[in-house]
Amino acid sequence: MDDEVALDAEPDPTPGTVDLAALSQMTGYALRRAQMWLFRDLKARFKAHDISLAQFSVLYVVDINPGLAQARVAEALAIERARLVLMLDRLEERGLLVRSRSKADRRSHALHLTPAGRDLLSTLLDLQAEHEKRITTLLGRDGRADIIRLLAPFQD
Amino acid sequence: MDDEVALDAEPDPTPGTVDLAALSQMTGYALRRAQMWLFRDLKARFKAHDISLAQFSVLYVVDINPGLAQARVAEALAIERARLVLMLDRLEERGLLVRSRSKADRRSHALHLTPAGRDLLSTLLDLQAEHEKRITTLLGRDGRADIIRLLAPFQD
DNA sequence: TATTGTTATACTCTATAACTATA
DNA sequence: TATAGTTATAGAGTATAACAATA
Repeated sequence: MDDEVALDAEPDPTPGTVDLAALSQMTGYALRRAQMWLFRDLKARFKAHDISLAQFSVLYVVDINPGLAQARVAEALAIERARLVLMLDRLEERGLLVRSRSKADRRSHALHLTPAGRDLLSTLLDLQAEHEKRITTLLGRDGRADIIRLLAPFQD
Repeated sequence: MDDEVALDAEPDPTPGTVDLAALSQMTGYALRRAQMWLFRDLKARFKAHDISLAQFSVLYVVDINPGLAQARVAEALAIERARLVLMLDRLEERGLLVRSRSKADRRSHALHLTPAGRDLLSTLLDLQAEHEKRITTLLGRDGRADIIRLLAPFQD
């Protein structure tokens, strides 16, 4: 629009590198960047199986807690239960998981993995182990354990 | 793994608590939950000012690097440049930031905070400091420093 | 009345692709 | 040709609200 340079003079239009200054020292920002790194790595490993990290966590928790109701999965993983409905539709369409009416409480659906779901989960857990190994290589065994321990107060 | 396919028979419909087992020991999951905790805390502090964490990081980086081009901001903060356009529209509408044509390269826009933008950023930085203090209270000064140090290899 | 699963809406964010104006 | 800003679209994800069936 207007070519006029507002405010004050332009001392340094575009430096070679961007100064992030204190931003890198803010815990939340460091956490976000680290999470982006880890998620990118693990997502790439899961890509051939067309499984998101959220889907992986659902398959895992249902496998460990067979017969679990949707609302329990949602609250355990901090996924909105309305969102979970769509996720389960997808997993059920793919034949990885089944919903069945609970006899104890006819409002709720009991969730179970199918044999195909268990097979896929087993593969995903192998890929997750390789991913974790890469993290351990970068941090050392103690460093990785330290992170888990330090983040414990924030696990809700 | 032995599994009598328990699709019809219901061995344990809904236990009292959901077992997350190894999920809590996966680095990425621990990171995600911790980030949710921190973001929830900081977002609540920013809520009265109607500023998202992404907007905060843009205001901060432009303040430190006046005259920065959009593409530089986008790559420094790992925000898609298409997404940044909408974010800057919003910040400009609110009078917190201005785009002006760069004379060096007429394709790019030089970004500057307005006085109102600098005022707001100053307030946000105070809130961020209180947030960081809460983290330090929970982790100890060393614990907080340890996290930043341990996550350094993943800051891209 | 409260909860479970569901549908719906709005907004944010990620990931692309394509277009324009400059370089 | 390549880059900067922009527009557009599709798909996740977040945040709510409301509704029917059931408790």
